[in-house]
Amino acid sequence: MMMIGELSTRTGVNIETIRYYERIGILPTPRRTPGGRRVYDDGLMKRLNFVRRSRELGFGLEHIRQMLEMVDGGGVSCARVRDIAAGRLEDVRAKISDLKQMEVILDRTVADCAGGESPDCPIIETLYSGN
Amino acid sequence: MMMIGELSTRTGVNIETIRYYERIGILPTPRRTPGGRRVYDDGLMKRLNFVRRSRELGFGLEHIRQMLEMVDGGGVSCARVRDIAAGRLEDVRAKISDLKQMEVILDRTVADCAGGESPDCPIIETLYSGN
DNA sequence: CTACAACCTGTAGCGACTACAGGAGCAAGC
DNA sequence: GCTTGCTCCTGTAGTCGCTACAGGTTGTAG
Repeated sequence: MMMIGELSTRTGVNIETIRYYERIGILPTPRRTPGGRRVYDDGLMKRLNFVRRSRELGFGLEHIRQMLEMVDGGGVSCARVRDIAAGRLEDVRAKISDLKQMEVILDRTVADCAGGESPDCPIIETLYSGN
Repeated sequence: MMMIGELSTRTGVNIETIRYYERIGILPTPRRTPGGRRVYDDGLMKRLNFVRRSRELGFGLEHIRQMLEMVDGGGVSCARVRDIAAGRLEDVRAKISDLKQMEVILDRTVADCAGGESPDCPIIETLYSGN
């Protein structure tokens, strides 16, 4: 049993973000003290950790919502979950390949530059007149 | 001399985005036809291509704005431009390394999953109970 | 009894667009 | 001259995943 501040420090999720998750239905509405403060238990903390870890892996909240619905409904379709994760894996691989291309270009571009105060900057040149 | 639609197809930048760039001062306010339509020339198209290429490399609009200001002011400081690009290169490398870690975890997670209809999904298990 | 931290609600802002509503300009065909 | 249909116009609101604030309430310690 804890309040939102403790939940926040124990999960590393911002207080505002926890309330945001509640508002958009990722987290259930928790019980309240007579004074109106949110009270959380371990189950909810686990759920929030699930959300945090999924977010760290780059899952969008919609995908997280879908996975949580399966958990809540009891009918976890392993195949469906794997599809979501596999899709995310593809995204990550595509992103890595994109970024590697960027890295090459940026590296070359930066290397071209002597770094002086010359009015002919090869970086600007490349980006401006290139293609 | 062209109108916004042609500029859009020739640069691959969405019409709405072009108007957005104008609104936030990345592109200058263009001349208009008597009917009020925007008219663009080659210079502006080059500028927009610069913006597009920079965006593709992941530069934020603020950095692009700074580089354009140097171009406009005539006082292009090559060193400053290189700093911006080098910073971006660092970002890209950090992002690649993050994504590679994600890739490993996702790959392992997906591999663990048999893909059946089992109620014990190892992916959920990992994300939910892990750590 | 007062100070203060931690909480509450509700709303607005971020970046970089994107999508619409509701209207106007303009060329071609009838 | 009129209609059709395309492109364009302005202005506003929505997207994602938060984050930041204003202005108020609750709870506890000195």
